[in-house]
Amino acid sequence: MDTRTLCLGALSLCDATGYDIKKLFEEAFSHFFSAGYGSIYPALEKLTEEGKVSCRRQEQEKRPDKKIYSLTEAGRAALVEELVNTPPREKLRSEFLVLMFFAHLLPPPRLTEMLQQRLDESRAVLKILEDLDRREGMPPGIKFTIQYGLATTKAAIECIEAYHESLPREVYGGHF
Amino acid sequence: MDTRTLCLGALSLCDATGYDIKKLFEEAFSHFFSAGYGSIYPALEKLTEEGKVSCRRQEQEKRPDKKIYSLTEAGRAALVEELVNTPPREKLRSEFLVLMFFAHLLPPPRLTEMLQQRLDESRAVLKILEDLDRREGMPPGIKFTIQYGLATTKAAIECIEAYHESLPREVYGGHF
DNA sequence: TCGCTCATGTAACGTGTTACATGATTAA
DNA sequence: TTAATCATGTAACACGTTACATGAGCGA
Repeated sequence: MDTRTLCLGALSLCDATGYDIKKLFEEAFSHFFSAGYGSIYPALEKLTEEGKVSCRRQEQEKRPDKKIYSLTEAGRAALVEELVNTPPREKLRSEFLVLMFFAHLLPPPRLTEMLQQRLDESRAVLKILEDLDRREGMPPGIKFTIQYGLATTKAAIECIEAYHESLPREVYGGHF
Repeated sequence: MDTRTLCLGALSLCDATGYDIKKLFEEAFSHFFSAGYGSIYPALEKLTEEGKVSCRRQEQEKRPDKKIYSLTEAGRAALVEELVNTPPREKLRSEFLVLMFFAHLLPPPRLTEMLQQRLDESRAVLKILEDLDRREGMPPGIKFTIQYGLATTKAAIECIEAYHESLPREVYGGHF
């Protein structure tokens, strides 16, 4: 599943510009998918060529023109087909865990710093998810992705905190 | 952080062949990193050129020759430097959650099947981790990666099971 | 006999990341 | 004045995935 499919998915929710889609990716999809402009804009162009999305140009004062994309019927069909044929995989790529795996090779202050950074980022993700969780009227599938994100992120945070508790304070300074 | 660094890491544990490294990736690293032969063998070759690993050939009867790689001092230094300079990121790529996000577009039987598949795979990961967890004498950093994997995987499984409980049984058949 | 394990590798392909380029508006 | 937001895009590069190629031994 690539950025193109995710763009179709985003447009199945509502019409949007490339810029809007990027923002959606950073909010609702942030904990399980990411893509930059470098893959979004080319994706939208290709989808337009293939007739899966249509594009209308909206002029703006004081701003560059917007290109607002809409899902076509062909696009919706392509999206559904892609979804039905995609196996429900999940792959984590964690530099953090690699670092922890080789923690014995790292200077202790670096280890502490690293744990703190990961904790900060995890808490930031948690915050985004908690905000999403407060919104109402979402389909159960979307709610599920939020619950799943909340549950796994909380588990991760607790795990890091527990590890911290186990670090000898007199060695590592104790401020965390 | 790429396959090359992970190969250095693997070789910091003990000498190994490309084949051995792949197996290590599938066991100890499976829940946070993956790589196929297509990236491991070229990585080892390049590391040899760079003097970060050395290679001795072991002839075998009845088997093709083995190439056993060892980390050099330069390689160990490169590994540590890479580790120290790598930010502790973590990125999930979940086709499963994408599918769930757009669950309202899927036929209900496909949804059920999908949940079952993910549950099976998560339980398989859990089993690997539980086996690892039984081993003794591991450095705390490695133990941590296992605990982290266990905690997040259990959270994910509980989440899927809870969602299943909420599905109306008369509609979805009730066997899960 | 079938499939798994051991063992190495190549080549094409697909995909994403990063840095660059542009530029006005607006809130702090 | 600084940084952020809005808004689009390109090009080079890095990287990983997949399929292919080879082949013997061994246990069920």
